[in-house]
Amino acid sequence: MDDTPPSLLYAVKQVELSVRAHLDDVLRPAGLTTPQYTALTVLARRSGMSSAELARASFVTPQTMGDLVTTLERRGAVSRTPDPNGGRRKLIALTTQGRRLLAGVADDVAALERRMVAGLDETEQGALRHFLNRCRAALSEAPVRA
Amino acid sequence: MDDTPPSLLYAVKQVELSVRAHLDDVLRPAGLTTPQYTALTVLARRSGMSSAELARASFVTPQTMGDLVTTLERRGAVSRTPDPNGGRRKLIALTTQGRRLLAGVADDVAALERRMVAGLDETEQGALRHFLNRCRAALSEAPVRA
DNA sequence: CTAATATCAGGTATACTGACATAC
DNA sequence: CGTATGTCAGTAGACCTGATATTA
Repeated sequence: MDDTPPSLLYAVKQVELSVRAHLDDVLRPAGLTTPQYTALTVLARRSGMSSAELARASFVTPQTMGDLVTTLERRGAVSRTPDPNGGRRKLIALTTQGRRLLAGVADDVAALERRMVAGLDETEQGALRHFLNRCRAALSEAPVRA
Repeated sequence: MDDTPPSLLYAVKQVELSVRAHLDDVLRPAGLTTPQYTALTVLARRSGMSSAELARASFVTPQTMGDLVTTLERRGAVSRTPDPNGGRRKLIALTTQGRRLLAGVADDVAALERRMVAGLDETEQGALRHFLNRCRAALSEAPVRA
């Protein structure tokens, strides 16, 4: 009944679906969606990215990211300032309010991660992280999106 | 530059974002979205599920799944038939056309998976699958979505 | 009455294509 | 000129809450 080849793609997708649902629940009270949260965490690491860079990092079109950033800007979580080096680029940065938003959900997100890996010891967690990083690298190498 | 605690949640999300983008590219020419494809693969394993069951398996509301099934039905990929045991349930099944759709993308999806795990040997692939399954199980156990 | 299911109405955020202006 | 960026317009699909009907 279940002799379908147990696809790794499917396993990743199932974990992701579950993570996504839980993350949505954690983020909703804070008024954040998962893509918005993702963009904020990326900005927390590297402030001053352009919308186009952010779009490439998130595998979406510049238009989609533009809309998302506009939403976050209206909410006061990020600011857009013209690139001091000139050009059309606008550099996006977390505001104090944005940092507060991230801090407000940090505990719940950490708890979610702890629950996800509850069944794995430290060595296994390290291995999982390693495997996932290699998968991500492999997918970046030979782009389908030619 | 990158001293943020390397979150496993983040690692899963990054792989998923990349998988999703590649999968969208593979599926788009066939006129399928990723959620639609997922539903079809679930039905390929277990035909005759109700929309509500499908929704639970995919972590979405019955309404959302209902819309998705309606779209697939209009496209001729699935059929809805009243439960022969009576009741309001409608059993959803893949049609020949639906099976053809799945078969049409199977090669490309398999190629995508091969590329994703290209950097892992068989033992590592097995471990990754094992870890992912345990993560999924752990997330199902203690529902946030009380 | 209750619980599960299906469905209608509506709303928002995601994401796309296409087009266009701006700046190097 | 050509390329990257930002943005406007329109569309489709994914997702939600709330309300309603049906049926065991």
